[in-house]
Amino acid sequence: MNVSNAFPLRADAQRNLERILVAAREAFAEGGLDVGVEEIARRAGVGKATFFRRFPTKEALVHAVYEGFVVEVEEAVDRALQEDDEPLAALRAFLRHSMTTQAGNKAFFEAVAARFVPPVEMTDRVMEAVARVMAPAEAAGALREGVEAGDISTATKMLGAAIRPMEGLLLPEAAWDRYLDVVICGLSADQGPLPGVAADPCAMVREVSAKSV
Amino acid sequence: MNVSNAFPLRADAQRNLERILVAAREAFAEGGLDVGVEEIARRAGVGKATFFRRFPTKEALVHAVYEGFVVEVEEAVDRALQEDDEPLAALRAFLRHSMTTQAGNKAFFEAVAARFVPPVEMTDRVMEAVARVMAPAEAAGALREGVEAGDISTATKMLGAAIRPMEGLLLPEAAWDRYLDVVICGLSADQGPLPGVAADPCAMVREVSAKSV
DNA sequence: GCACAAGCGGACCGCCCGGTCCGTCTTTTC
DNA sequence: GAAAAGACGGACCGGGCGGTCCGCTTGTGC
Repeated sequence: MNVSNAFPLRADAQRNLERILVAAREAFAEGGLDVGVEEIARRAGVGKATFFRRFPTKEALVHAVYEGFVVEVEEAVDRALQEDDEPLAALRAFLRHSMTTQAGNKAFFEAVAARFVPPVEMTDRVMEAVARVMAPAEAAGALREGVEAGDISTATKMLGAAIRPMEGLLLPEAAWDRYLDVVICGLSADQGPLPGVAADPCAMVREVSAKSV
Repeated sequence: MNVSNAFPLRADAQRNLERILVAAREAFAEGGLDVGVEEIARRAGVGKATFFRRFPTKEALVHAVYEGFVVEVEEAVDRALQEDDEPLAALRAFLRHSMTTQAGNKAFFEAVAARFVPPVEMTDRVMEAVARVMAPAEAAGALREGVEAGDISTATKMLGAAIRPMEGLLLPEAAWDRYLDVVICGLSADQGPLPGVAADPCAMVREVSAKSV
């Protein structure tokens, strides 16, 4: 996790910044988005003030961590696209990856779920990645008519909800494929066209961002 | 919303108790589970101390409100079971109802989702109701082999996640049927047997309750 | 109608957490 | 190697929230 700024930091400051990001990711992974700043600083072996010198606010840190998630999503898509034994393979692999990440990283789960509004460019990047990963299935006609990128994004949220049934609990891995299968079946071509309209996460994020200004 | 206790309250106290429950439900519905106690008392036209005289802790209030939800789930099941034009009708109607409630009631959404561990008897009652509502479909062989009550409960959570894509946002109703359809299709018989093992919410709740003692 | 238990509410407490201040220490640069 | 710019961290602040206290009010039973 290396970070480059326009104005170069002093060597020790740069080192501390990186340690803070690593510590934050770990702490968030275990305790979710509302782990305290003090706890994160402590884990990084750093004072709270040092934290706030690097990040104007806790929210800024959350955004930085979230950006890391976005990069991972993009990488997961690249990896998933190498699977091609059957039309839905890449999509399935991607959704499976998303479940694993949500299972092992409470912060990612909460970000994907309902407790965080990501910045617009991040949503755009995610949607673009999702569009890429569903493309093979779409081209092969393996998806229901009308399935859009937003629906796949929604599917990741649904699967996250499925494996975290309640506070402090995680479904055993043996059960995951069950719900993955339900969703994949529900999205595949033999079900006929999808009814209703698709969710458009990008538009929604834009709307919320506009409202909060 | 009427409440009976073993030791009868004075008339004014009883009235205030009921006003608190109504206010709490409203406040929770709008603002979710972490609306402050003070706000709830204010809405009920009551002092904070009066609140704590009735409920030992905020958590007790949440439980009381949650119990109301359970009753509504049971009623929804009764209503859904009257639909019978096709084997899946009752199940579909129930899931649709659950979406509506989660959409209009942030507290219910958060309770169904990941922020609250309900008491054991409540989970039992919900699972029993869910088992009833899936029975017609099961009897007609309309469900995939291996679908259990826990899976239907999980389905409600998934649908909740689908319609609340992120903090402060709600999918327009026109989009709901889309995801309801995905889940129903994924659960219906023509997909072959369900892989993996079912989630067992009751066992999980018991486990968590035991751990927290 | 009176006495008293029961109920009431606003002020208060303690805790937690995000964010700031300031005296001290480290890196850099010449 | 010295001075200055930059970084450091512990102490501190303020606000919010769950929960309690206590002096006053009100419903109730005789």
